[in-house]
Amino acid sequence: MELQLEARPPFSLPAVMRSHGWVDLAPFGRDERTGALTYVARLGTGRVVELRMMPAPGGVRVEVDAVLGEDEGADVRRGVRRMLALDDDFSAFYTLAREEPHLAHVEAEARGRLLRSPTLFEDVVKTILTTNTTWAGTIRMVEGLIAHWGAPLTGHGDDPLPDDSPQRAFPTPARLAATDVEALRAQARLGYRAPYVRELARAVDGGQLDLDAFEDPALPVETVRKRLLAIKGVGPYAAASLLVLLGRYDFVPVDSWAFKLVSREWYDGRPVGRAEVEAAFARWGEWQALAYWFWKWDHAEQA
DNA sequence: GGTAGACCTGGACGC
DNA sequence: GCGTCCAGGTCTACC
Repeated sequence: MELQLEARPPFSLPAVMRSHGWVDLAPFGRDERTGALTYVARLGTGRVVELRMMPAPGGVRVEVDAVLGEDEGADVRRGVRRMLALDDDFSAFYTLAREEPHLAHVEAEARGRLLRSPTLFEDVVKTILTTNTTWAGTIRMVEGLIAHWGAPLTGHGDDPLPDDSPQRAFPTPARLAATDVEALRAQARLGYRAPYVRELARAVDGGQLDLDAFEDPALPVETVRKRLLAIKGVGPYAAASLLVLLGRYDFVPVDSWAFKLVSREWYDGRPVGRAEVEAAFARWGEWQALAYWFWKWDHAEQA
């Protein structure tokens, strides 16, 4: 089955795939043969299918090896629209970027969209797993979560594939809520992050935390930031990263890499702190996270 | 409000 | 092979 989805122009699927490390985190993947972006999705009906997303005129084409019901098709459309930020409007950012040589490339390359998960729950868990670790560690932890608690791909007869199937969906809040913290530590190697992930899953599954409400564009960005910071394991860096995935670009995600980049770019290699990083991009106002993200660094290779 | 130390893991390094 | 050190954000206790 095939679906066509339109995107607000300019749109480039390869640009979205290159935008963010998320593409390297399961259940995202790349089809080596076609170059398609793949994602193993668990639909509302419980079915688990692989989506294959490819560029198409005006947007994206989504292939699924199954005939989907009406609700399932709507699920897929909703998920893909969020993953690829198909509806987001970057025209105001492009207007400002035209005046800045370090950002002059963004409009022509249709940069701006950052790859997201279909749900904020998945984005929050993955973001917590990026903190205080290496990127290789993040990949390993996410793979561990999916391997142990993700539902396997549904076969063509709608039966789950064998338990050793490598293709699995991201675990649901309910599945992680029912998981033992020690199992999260031992089997997914989450370390001290294990209780944070379990607590988040329990709050979402139990209805105490409504992450869908965070997506409301009418909410002031400071309100959303405070709510994100109230989640255990989410500090200033993680909150700013998650705001970016919510289409809010008012805060730069300041991590150790940002210190190195800003130090080399504007401080001749001298040590800098959070204040210097924030000051470097403050003039970009509501677009500062994007300005930071897509800045063409003069000294990036040495940072 | 600011700061120090603990939290975990895995990679790098020296022996 | 083993032990030590270090990097990576956030939390908690304390001032």
